[in-house]
Amino acid sequence: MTLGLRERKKAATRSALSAAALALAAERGVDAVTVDEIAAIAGVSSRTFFNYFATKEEAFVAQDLALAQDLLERLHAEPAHAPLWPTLVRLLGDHLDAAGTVSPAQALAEHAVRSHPSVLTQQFQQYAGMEADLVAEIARRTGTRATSLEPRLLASALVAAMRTALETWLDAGAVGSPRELFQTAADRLSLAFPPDTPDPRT
Amino acid sequence: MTLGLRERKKAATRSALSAAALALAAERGVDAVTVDEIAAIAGVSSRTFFNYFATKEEAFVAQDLALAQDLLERLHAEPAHAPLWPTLVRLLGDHLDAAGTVSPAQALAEHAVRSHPSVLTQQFQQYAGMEADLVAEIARRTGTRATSLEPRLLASALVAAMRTALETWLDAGAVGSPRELFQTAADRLSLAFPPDTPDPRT
DNA sequence: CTGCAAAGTTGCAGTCACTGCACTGATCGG
DNA sequence: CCGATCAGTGCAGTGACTGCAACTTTGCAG
Repeated sequence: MTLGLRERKKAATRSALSAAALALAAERGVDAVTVDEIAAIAGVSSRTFFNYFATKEEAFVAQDLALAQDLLERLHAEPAHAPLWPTLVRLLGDHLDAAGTVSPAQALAEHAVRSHPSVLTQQFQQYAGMEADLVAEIARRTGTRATSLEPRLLASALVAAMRTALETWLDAGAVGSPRELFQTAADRLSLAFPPDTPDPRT
Repeated sequence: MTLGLRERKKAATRSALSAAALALAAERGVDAVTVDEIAAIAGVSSRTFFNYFATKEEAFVAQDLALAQDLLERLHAEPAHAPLWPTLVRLLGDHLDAAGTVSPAQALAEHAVRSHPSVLTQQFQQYAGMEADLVAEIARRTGTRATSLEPRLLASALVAAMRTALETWLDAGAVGSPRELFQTAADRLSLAFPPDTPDPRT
């Protein structure tokens, strides 16, 4: 469980960099922030910054990436024959709950950062990666091909629902829980993806 | 109908730039292409390139943007009380047909360019813009708010279906028509968005 | 046709993101 | 405690992108 000093230092540096990036951007706007400044606050050289992140934008969304990876891991840990749709809805709901735990003010500030075009594209790339992993996992569980329409449609519709719920929640001022909105959206989509889809033998 | 010389020249330059960008990228890969080269082929200075496109990537997807805007215009031109779901499915299907008219080889080459991370993000940004416009139009037609869940879910699900159909088609070698795949996906989603949703009085 | 205003093009200088390389110093395993 | 490994860094270089100040072309009267 306890990692070596090296690993812990790396994790700390990475965290310091992304935290500094997010704080600076929330304070004075995304494009008024240079890599040099971020690195200076985190106490490393700007060259080191690029040992951790391929682009400046990556640092802004690093935390979300960690959350998404966590989500995928939890899906992977679910029993192999768990009913697919309810399981996915539950896990994505948990994922949104995590987003809803920060204060509304902070959520909105971070959302402002993420609304910036250059960061937005990074965000979308992340959603795309998450969706690809989802597709692979869904295909594995349903015994379909990852290149076929079925698992892809399911994954993209679910991710779309989650993204929509999150945005709607943020636009409404980040009050209450985004999970309710997602639940509503998921219920609607469940008409197209009945719960018994994955395992029809009853 | 006939624009002035100035406008025509601008359109020609823009078209030449995006064509040169796409050709170069398809030939030797995205990041082996510099703005200087693109501009040189199009016969303008590199400074001029940035008078037309904000980023290098924008030039790669300029044509798709034009197609998307065309789509939105056609939606806007539809009768105000046309049944929403079938209309949207038809228009998006037409949109995909346009993508399917080029040769498979060219479609795949262009897809390779668009699969590149930096271009991909640009692509996603475009989908996002298209989705936002879709939401506005759907909200207008259904009398709902653009910030509410309903029109957003509908739009994001539809765009997801289109994107999924396009990707599945490309992965399968760009044979046949992407429209069929989209039709299948749309039929599935129609279970969640019944045709009478927008205009229930029958 | 001519001259003037508007708009498009360009070179230049400068900033900043990002990369490969060579080197230093800290951590790790034995 | 020693040698192998690996993170951190400075440096030099490329290329994207911008503001500015000419300069050229087009549009439009007069």
